[in-house]
Amino acid sequence: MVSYSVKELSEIAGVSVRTLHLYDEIGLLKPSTRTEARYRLYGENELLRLQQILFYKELGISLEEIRSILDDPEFDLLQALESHKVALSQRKERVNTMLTTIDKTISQLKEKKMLKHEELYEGLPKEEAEALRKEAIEEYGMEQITRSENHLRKMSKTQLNKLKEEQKEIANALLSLMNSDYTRAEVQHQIALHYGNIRNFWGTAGSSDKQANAYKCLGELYINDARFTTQNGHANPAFALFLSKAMTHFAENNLE
Amino acid sequence: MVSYSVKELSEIAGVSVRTLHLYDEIGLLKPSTRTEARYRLYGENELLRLQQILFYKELGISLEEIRSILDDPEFDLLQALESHKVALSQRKERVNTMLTTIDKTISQLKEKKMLKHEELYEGLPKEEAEALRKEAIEEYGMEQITRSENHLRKMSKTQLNKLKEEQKEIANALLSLMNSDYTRAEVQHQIALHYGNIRNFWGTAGSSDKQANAYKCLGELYINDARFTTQNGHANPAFALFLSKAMTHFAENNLE
DNA sequence: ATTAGGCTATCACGTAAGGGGAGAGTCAAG
DNA sequence: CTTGACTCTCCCCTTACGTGATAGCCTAAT
Repeated sequence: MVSYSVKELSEIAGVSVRTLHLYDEIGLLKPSTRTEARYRLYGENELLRLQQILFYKELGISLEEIRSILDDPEFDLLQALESHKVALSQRKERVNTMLTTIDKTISQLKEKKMLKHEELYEGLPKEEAEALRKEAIEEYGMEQITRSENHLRKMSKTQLNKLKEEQKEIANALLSLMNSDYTRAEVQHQIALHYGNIRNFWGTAGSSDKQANAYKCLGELYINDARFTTQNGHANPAFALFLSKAMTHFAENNLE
Repeated sequence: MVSYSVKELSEIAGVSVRTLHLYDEIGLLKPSTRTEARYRLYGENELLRLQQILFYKELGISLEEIRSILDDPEFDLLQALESHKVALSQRKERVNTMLTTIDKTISQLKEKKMLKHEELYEGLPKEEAEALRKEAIEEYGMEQITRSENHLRKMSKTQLNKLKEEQKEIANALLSLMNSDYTRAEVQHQIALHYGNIRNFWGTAGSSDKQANAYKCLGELYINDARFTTQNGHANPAFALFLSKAMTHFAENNLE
């Protein structure tokens, strides 16, 4: 009769000794015998059972459930696997939405940084502007830069300034409405103007569905962006929150 | 100045009171003031900060890291998000392999059960066989049944019996080799015969790559299947383990 | 016989993000 | 003045182990 000590078994199966101790403790894998000094001894059966345990663990099944699978003869393995599969699918969905959200956040962040670079270009001597541009290209990749630059180039300077002015006016109007309900018609009217402005800047690409979503994202972004959480130099997070809510409401009721 | 109690804030943000207690305790979100009786009071700033916390938590970022993001002005948000994205991609991979493994396991299980149904058909009066067949179709879906049935039909009864006989002989040969190294030429020769037999049963569909993989899976399956862990009525898990190892070794060295 | 080194045993604390509950204090309404 | 809702601080529980601490066991070399 061959038998393995804890260390031997742990090395064969590629798990830690602590793991075997734990499995013994919770009754998932008990040694076949103990020596006089209470040393654990495992036989072939235990090695095989451990293989099974590790197989189910690979599937992300909890130790508790593995024990049911292995010990309860009434246990419906097929159904357990099916329901575990459902749980896994949900986890997959979770991870996927997390990934798309993080992607959106990253590209928004990059665009913000790019806009700062763009602003730096203005009024600089040509060589310096070129140097900055190269730096930006290294950081974000070529396509993003050219896409954004083309867009900005299409707008004349005066157009751009007019846009900025309008944004400021809208922001002031909204600021004075800040303590009212964000679903109020006047608030939503200003938001509509704001949205129109943004669209002028974004261009008209993308389905209305995508635009609505982008606008909501922008609202969330405002919460995270210090430029919108301060007003006239002092912090005003409530305004950013108000703005974000109003924008989301607008997008959900007028754009989808 | 508006202010919220723990309960109010928890209901607005959709988190538990305990969560707010925890965030206070770890310094992630502290109340702006306390009443004389040490009741927590939160202001607009704290509400906004909570929104931010929940946003990052949605991305699966740890509370510790969120605190760095929000409090450390030196923190490189963009880089943190990028590296978190890498971690998320790995998790996605993990979940995906888990899903494919569980799918394979489920279909193997179904096939095993189907084979039992097939065996039940033999020698039964026609009506009963039909009833069982209907039951099986409900359980596994139409395509699987017909695919398997067509396959079985292609083989004559005598062919099938010959196959079974051969399998038994091979198993006996392997049983006597069980205490030698599973990489030994004689063992691997028997395994090659076994594989040939299996292929006769499976048909020749699928790339060699896929077949190699399927064969390895079958080896793993042997570990989990009581029919292979018993020999002549008494348990023999060591044989299943030996067989599985030998099959994997064969697949890896001769089929890939 | 002793001792050094390696193996083992049990106990117990720590992890992440809270859940749940105990016991005690606080507040507004009837 | 009491009731009920709310709040406070402790404290233990969860998963699947990692990481010690302390003590006992076993064997080969001195």
